Amino acid sequence: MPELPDVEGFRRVLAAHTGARIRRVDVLDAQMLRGVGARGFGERLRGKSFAAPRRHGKWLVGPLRGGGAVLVHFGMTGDLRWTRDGERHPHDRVAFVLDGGELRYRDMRKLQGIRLADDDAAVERILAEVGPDATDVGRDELRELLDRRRQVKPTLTDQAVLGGIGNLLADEILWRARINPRRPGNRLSAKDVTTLHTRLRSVLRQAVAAGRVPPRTSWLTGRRDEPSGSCPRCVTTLHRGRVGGRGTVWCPNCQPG
DNA sequence: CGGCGTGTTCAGAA
DNA sequence: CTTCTGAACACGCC
Repeated sequence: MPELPDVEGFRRVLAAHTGARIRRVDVLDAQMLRGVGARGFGERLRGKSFAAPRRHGKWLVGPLRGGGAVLVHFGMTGDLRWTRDGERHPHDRVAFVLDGGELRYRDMRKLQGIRLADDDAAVERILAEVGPDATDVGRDELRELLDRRRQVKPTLTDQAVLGGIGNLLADEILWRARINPRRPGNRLSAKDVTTLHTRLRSVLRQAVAAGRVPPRTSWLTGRRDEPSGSCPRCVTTLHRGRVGGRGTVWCPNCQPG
């Protein structure tokens, strides 16, 4: 689930509960806390409240009133939900018990986790490893980021280069821009980069509004699970292969090599 | 049993 | 130095 739009959705969930007192934190799986123990984490948060959250790339930052912040990464299967009651799910790993209900961090695969930053400088140190957020990047900046021999898709999904784009979004954006995912970035024309930038912004804008990658059949992503899916634009059978080590879908007609 | 996956990191090879 | 590949992490579903 979690790419930039999904994390933006989680940010809104957290934003709806800023200011609520944190009664306690139930750490159901201490393995999900990175670089901090369950006891220290709970003591640091108890009695505090979250201030307005922000997002950078796939990181969700929940600042604590009075200093410090909780940084959440959702890996491939993470989720953050608000609930007032109901039994916890087996994959709920951490529950922030607030006045009035709780925020549950759920994650099946446990590939990433939650970090605790003691101050703003610590937050910046973590975020500094991520490139500019994909929603902020300008066309000229994008051209510079792509100006290397590396294939365009792995560059787009490299978080150190650009923050927020994952495997599905990259395929969607490249399909809309009619660019083959294997083309080296430095062989894209100026026009290609302009189109790529336009499509990138449009896909992100729509997905962020939905809080997810919309499962629509007019999107390439909507055809992904069909065994022999066809291009929503030209009805050619989609190609599937590996690019940058990741499963990749593209239209051989719209996105010629 | 083998393979795959909306993520990231690391070692080692080319 | 840049780029790429495979393995690892962990869990559920074919």
